[in-house]
Amino acid sequence: MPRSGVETQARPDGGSEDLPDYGLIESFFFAYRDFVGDADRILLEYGFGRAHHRVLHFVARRPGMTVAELLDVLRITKQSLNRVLKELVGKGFIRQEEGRDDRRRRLLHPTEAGRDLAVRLAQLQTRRLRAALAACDGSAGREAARRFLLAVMDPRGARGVQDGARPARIGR
Amino acid sequence: MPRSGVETQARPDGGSEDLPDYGLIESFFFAYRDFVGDADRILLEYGFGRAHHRVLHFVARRPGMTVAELLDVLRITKQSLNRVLKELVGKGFIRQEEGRDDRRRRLLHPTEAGRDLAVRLAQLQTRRLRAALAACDGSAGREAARRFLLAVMDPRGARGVQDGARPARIGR
DNA sequence: AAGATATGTCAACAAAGCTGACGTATTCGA
DNA sequence: TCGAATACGTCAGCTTTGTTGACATATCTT
Repeated sequence: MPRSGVETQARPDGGSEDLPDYGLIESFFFAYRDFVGDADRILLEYGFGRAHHRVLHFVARRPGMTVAELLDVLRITKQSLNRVLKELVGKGFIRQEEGRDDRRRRLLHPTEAGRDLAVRLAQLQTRRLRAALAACDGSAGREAARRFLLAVMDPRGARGVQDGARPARIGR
Repeated sequence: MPRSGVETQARPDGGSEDLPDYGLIESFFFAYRDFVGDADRILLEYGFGRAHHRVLHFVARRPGMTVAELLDVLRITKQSLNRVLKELVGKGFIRQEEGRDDRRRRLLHPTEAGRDLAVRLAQLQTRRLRAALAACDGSAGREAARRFLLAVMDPRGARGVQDGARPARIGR
């Protein structure tokens, strides 16, 4: 089978439906790697990793989130979460508030420093993504790119993003 | 762009340029997670992880690749690569051929089983991506989505994908 | 023959995921 | 009111996949 390109193109007989689209797959892989790479460099300065970033991001995005909600969004175990959460609290980027109606809950909030870092990271990533959107053809193209990303996700998660990264079971 | 967080919306004074686009960031995160999740389930059956997938993918995509070229594409250390490469060779998914003009080189090729698995995984991911492209508005929208992904990547990597996932220093 | 290059390997470590078990505080429900 | 369920935290140990640093071997280049 001829490699390097031939099988990613439509054949004359029209049977290209189940031929893998290697270009698209690899674009997604490399794009995501560079996308997270931006933040990685900043996080190094703080002694944090990607796991810290994800936790900080969602807490900053939706202050007052509980631990259970965060676990739902991240889909990791509480042990994994606790390791990084403890560090974020210890270094003063997140604070835990006792739930008012249910005192078992810990409402997670970013501190000032936490919000600053989260915003800084989000701006960095936004800059790259917006620059990429500019490569799309007009506002229709930009909207297409946004719809594409939403459509790649499983439907359950897609609802969450549109509703502000809220876990499905909470967002109803 | 009705997001759901005050800080993601354009302000009346028009200063929305450096406000983070949380929706876009999270779409990318969740989309990538679900995208790789498809393959993870299959890989489990073989006792392989994501690292094996990446190696197998690029070897299947460009048979005859050398170890150095693979390292260039993946951007990991030879020790990390060797661990998974050894397993892929041991289980009969990749074979190593001695370079003809330079016998120090190991030309990596997928075996029949390797090619089958690589294609199966690529088809699974292609199915999801193509379904997502269908959510874009027409062929112009689909092209916009493709351009978006290429534009998110660092330019160096983008050249590689267009040239068949070839590392920059080889593809010239 | 000397030095550079391509690859492989040993050892040790780190990040971030996992399972299983167990403890404590709090709330809920019969 | 009391026992079960829930929310959270923690201890211990394991896995995958990345990292450094050191060193060995074969081969090519000069």
